[in-house]
Amino acid sequence: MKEDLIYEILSVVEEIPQGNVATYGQIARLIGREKNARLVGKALSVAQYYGDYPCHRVVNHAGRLVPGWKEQGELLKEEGVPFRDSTHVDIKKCIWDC
DNA sequence: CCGCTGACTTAAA
DNA sequence: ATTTAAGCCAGCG
Repeated sequence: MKEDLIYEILSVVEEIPQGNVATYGQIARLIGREKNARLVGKALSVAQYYGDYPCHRVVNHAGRLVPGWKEQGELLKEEGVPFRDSTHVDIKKCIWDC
């Protein structure tokens, strides 16, 4: 079921240390679905519905924050994530080293 | 049932 | 450095 996918993704997202961020591709690779990065984003969108997860620590490969989300930047700042600008984080420095 | 869109990524030209 | 193409899955009209 797709819920299993949610579980795997959420498990990984939950493992992301504070002050770091992970990319969809990174997570997708960890869960064994390298090509399913899109599903990770989709799953995260429903992840909030499943429970409270740090989905704000997950950004795209460019470090671009989720479109249409205002608090994400603030949340990441609170965790000490370096920002390049209001909508992009310095993923180079805060990328989750797995 | 078909096709498009989307919190995506990587490789190649 | 920038643009194109392709790959994958789920939801919606």
